[in-house]
This record gives sequence, C-alpha cells and structure tokens, in this order.
Amino acid sequence: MPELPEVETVCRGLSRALVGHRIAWVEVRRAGLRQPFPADLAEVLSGQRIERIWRRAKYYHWLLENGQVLLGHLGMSGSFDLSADRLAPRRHDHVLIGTEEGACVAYHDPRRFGVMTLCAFDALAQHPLLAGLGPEPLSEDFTAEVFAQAVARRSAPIKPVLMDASVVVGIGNIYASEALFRAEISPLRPANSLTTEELARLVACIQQTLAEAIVAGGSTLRDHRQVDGTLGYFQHRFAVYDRAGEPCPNCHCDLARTGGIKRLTQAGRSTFYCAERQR
DNA sequence: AACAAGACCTGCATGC
DNA sequence: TGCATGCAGGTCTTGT
Repeated sequence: MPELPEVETVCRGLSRALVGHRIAWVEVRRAGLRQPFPADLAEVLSGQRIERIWRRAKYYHWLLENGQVLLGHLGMSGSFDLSADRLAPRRHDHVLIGTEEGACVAYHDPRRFGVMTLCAFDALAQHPLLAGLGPEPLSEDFTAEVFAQAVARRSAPIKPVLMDASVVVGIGNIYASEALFRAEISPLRPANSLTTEELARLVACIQQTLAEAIVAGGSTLRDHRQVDGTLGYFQHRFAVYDRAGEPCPNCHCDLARTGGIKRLTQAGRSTFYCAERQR
C-alpha cells in the first residue's frame, strides 16, 4: 500500500486516536511478518502509555513511556484499522492492540511484507532498518545539492534511483512516475545525466506531489485506508500512473500519433510516462 | 560500488 | 465453473 503520503496519513490518524492512551492488552495472532515479531512484543507494550506517533521514511514509530519504540513498516499491503473488533478479527489481522480508553486497533496485512519490531528510542539511529536512509524529501535537508551528490555516481535510470531510500526516502512506484511527469524528465535518463536545473526542478516536483497527496489522504488503489476507514483520493489526480494509452493531461498531443501515456518496466516495476513531454 | 534479478506472500483481474 | 497467468503501493538478498 504505502508510500510516504500513505504512511504519513496513517501515522497522523493513529496519533489523533491513540496518543495519551494506555495500552491495556495486545493480541499477537501469528509468529511474524517478513521477520518474526519480538518474543516479548505483547509484554513490552502492555501497560504503557503511548507518548507520540510519527513517521520516518516509510516506517511508523510509536514511542512508549518506557522508552521503547514500536517500529514498523506496512510493506505492500499493511494497514492499521481503528474499527477493529477483538472478538471478531478479520482474516489477516495479525496484531490487535486495545487501550484502557477503549480504542482497538488491528494491524492488517494480507501479503505480510510488513515489519513490526521494537527498538529503544536512544538506539533508533543505529537500527539496521533506519541506518543508511537518505534525507526526508519534505525537509530542508533535501536540496538540489544533496540530491546531486547522491546521484553523482548513479548511471542507472533516474526512476529506479528515485525509489532508492539511500538517495531520498519515501518515494515509491506511484510518486516516482508522477514527480518525473511534473518535472518533464524522462524516467529513462541516467540519474547522473540530469543538470543542476533539472535536479532542482525534480526536488520541487517531488515535494509538491507528496505534499498534495498528503492533503488528499494518500492514494487508495486497493488496500490503503486512513485509520478511520476513509479512502484516500489522490489516485484521482494521477497524471500518468496506471494510465497507459490515455492522453497526456498536459501536452494535449494527438493520441492517434503518440499513443498517449506509455508503460514500461524498470527494475521489475511498471513506469508510466509521456514521451512527448518528458525528455 | 552499483546494478539486475529473484525472493518473500496473498488476492484479484484476465483469458482460456 | 475452474485453472493458469500476470500483476500489485516494498524491501532484502544474491549474483554479476
């Protein structure tokens, strides 16, 4: 499900609903996801007040009063559902958490590509899942200069490089195509062939695309829901993603001549772009 | 070092 | 109807 806007939306919703609550019980319904759950997951969480919930890259963080952080990733199909029922869990509800205040949240993940683990707050920077992550795209740390440095030795096409979390975090398959479309840059261009001007344009387009998607509550294709069940609606604003054969919304080119939006495979993932507009 | 390909899973749409 | 195939918002590991 999730790229940065979806994870951000989920974390904001969880934060609104759960911060200040005290965890009353935890039900772990399978041994793990992509990796096993910590054996003491339920014990560490139980009885703890939830102090803060935030996102870094595509990872969610719940800070507990004991200094431990519930750290995890939604993979492709993970979601948190605040309308969960302890007595009637859905198929693929793998972990259920209830609070003394009466909230019940389920972590739901059919494909189980997600992660849920624990880490001391003071050790987050060294955690293997987080060490080596690049800058947050919506922070002041992500500048054209930083970006240029990161791609200087990257001859691979810009689109898969944009999705490399050591370059910049949070950009997945949808927003990589969308940002490149807005920046009028071909996904096929070697990353280190982009000029300073193009990199600056791409930084701005990434930030604008992600910010708009957050406002829209993310994109709901299949699995993504905000935690209260509300759908995201940024998918209605996709210019190119999953629109192969449709006319480009900007260049008004002759569909019969150009064939419209193109689809190709890069690093095993679908890319969508307009060959007229993006060079 | 950097890149491509495969692996991990389930569910859904499509075509026969 | 059933079955096979391919595809899906992500990362991690392996081999070149």
